[in-house]
Amino acid sequence: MTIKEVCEKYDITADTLRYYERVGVIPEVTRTPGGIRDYQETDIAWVENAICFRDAGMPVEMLIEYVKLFQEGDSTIDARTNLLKEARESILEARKKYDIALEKLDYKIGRYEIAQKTGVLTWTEDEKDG
Amino acid sequence: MTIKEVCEKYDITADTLRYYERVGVIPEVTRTPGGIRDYQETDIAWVENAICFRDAGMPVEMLIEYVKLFQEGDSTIDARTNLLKEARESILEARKKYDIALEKLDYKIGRYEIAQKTGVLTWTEDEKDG
DNA sequence: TCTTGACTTGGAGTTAACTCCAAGTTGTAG
DNA sequence: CTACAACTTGGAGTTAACTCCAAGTCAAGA
Repeated sequence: MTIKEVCEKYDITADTLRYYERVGVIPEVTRTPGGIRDYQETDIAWVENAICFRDAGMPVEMLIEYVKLFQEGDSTIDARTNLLKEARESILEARKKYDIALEKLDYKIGRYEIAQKTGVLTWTEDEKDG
Repeated sequence: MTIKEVCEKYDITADTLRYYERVGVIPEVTRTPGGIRDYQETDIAWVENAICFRDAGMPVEMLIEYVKLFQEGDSTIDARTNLLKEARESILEARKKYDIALEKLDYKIGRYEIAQKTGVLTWTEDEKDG
């Protein structure tokens, strides 16, 4: 699979893919004899994981660390497990914040919709802001 | 409430609070006759909202837009409602991505924990990466 | 009143994560 | 064999969101 095909498949730029490889977010990609990237299934699996974890706000640094440990072999399984658990906690915490924001948003939207219908904005004592 | 007290209450730096005010993420804060910030309940409510929505990944630009609309008065209620709904959609989408990453993480952690117990890492055909 | 520490401003600097560029190479269609 | 698009690299530039700094002002305690 060429870099272009991977770009299109995952809606990501070629620059980002090359950047991920350069800094170690994914291991080095398989090449043709001429030196052009030819993504194999394994390469693609790494790309998919990288995108997935980046989408969840996991820092690039953490992904680099994981790949590094992976390449050091089975002796780093404990370290990798810890890293993943740490990532899990961060993501859970972030998600909790998303839920809180959603609650606040839903409340505000509800109040605005009433205002739109009645033409009057109603406020309680402790919400003098918008 | 002084800027320091607000910092401590919300675990945020004074620089960030001043930055939020400068760029318009929150409206101008109440001052003492000497020009020093003296946060009132309303100011604090804005700070709280800003932190909450930033924590959910809402871009500073969007918060600025909201404050601007708010300050233009009731004629912008529709625009504000739309903005909030847009924010809601983005947050929901981001949250979905967090859930996908969590699933993947849980699966990987589970597999690593088995490896730790048995000393053997088991792989299925389509997961040759770590 | 003096000192000391917290506050003020405008502007410059930093960080993470890309994103773009120039100059050169590869590979395919005619 | 020749175009020509798509690929390669190292390195520089950009963006969002802070973060720091210098030089000056304010205010509470001795």
